[in-house]
Amino acid sequence: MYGLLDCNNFYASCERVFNPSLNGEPVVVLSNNDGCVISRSNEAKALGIPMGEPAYKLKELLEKVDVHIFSSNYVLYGDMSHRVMGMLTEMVPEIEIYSIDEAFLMLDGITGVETFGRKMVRKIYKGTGIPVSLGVAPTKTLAKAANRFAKKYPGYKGVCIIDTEDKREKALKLLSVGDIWGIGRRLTKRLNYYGINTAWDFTQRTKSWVRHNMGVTGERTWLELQGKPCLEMYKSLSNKTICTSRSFGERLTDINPISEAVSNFAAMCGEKLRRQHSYATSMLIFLQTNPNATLQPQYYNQQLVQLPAPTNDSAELIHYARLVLCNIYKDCYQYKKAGVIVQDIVPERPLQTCLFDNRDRIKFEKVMETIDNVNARYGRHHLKMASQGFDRKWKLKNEKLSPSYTTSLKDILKISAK
DNA sequence: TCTGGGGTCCTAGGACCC
DNA sequence: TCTGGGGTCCTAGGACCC
Repeated sequence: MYGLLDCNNFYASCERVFNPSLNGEPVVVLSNNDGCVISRSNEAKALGIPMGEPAYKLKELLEKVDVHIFSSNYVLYGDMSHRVMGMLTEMVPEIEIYSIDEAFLMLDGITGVETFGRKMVRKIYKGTGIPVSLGVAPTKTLAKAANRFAKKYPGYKGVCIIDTEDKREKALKLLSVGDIWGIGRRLTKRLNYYGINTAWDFTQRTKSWVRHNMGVTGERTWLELQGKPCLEMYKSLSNKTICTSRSFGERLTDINPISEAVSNFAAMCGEKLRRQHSYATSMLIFLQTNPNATLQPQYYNQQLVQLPAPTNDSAELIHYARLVLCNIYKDCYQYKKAGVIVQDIVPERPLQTCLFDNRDRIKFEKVMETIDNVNARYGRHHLKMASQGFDRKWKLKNEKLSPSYTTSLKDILKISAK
């Protein structure tokens, strides 16, 4: 049996852990740059605030109701996620971390799954302050569905199990196609056109029809819903690509601040690579105007560079990122966003080097190690490359950032006795 | 009139996920 | 005026090879 454990309203719940006065209140967390809504407490959902709503559209509502708004604090969420995943690892034989707030669990060999699940949900809440829900079923796709029910109906008390044919049929009949894991907006529209509205309707189609209309991925989903596992536990190796990109806080035309931003993105990719002990073989830089500003002249360009040898050296990544940026940059546009993607990622050792490479890689490895050590101790960006700059004209908006309660000594919660 | 068949690799784009 | 960021997988089509 597979389990899917998901943190409820994760970002909003993280904000509550260290600020209990938010309990019972509507809480909303905004995306980077304070752009749109990406997490809502149940109270905020009840007010009808949709997911993805642009922040400026909330203004009117905010004048009437007191909604607590936060900029996203990924340092806090990342640390809280780490705590939850750590507890899970100790409780089950195998876990696959699927996203910042979700993990698949291998539950084979565990007897009394329901009691076990309830205990797990209670334990995580007690240990981290984060409320979670668990879905259990013979396949991952069904476990996802079970998780939805666990969240939706309070009667389940956080744990829903699909372990008989009756329960499977009942669940599929209650699940609309669009809510199936792997069926997005486009496919939903197409399926609805064919009169398929529930997951049950979908499973009643023949395998060949599904294959023909939805390809191999659709076929896998179809089989999974029948209770035949096609998706296994995925051993969390390192990522295949790493991307660092941001929208700028203001429109940028001049190349200098953009170059500064791109240097920072490249350096951040380097940090992420070193943290997972791997090297990238190629790198892609992209630059774009604001696609939502339809009246403005639009421009998008990207370029791929093959690096002379696999690397995770920030200085080297910055060097090539800046070169490429000069190629794709054109003046006369108002830029909104840029990004650096490193790919073809290989493990740190054994390393295939290039015969004609004359960079002193041993030396730069030590430099990076030193920089990482200093920054671990004195804070991110304490020590950096000059090209990363100090202006941060490109920096994002996050006016409502909560403190880094768990990762910064100066932000640690103070409790005073009255 | 009439022009093959089989393969690889790469890239772009689409669709999905959180 | 104002709409995020970071991933995965699959497929079609072009370029190239013999």
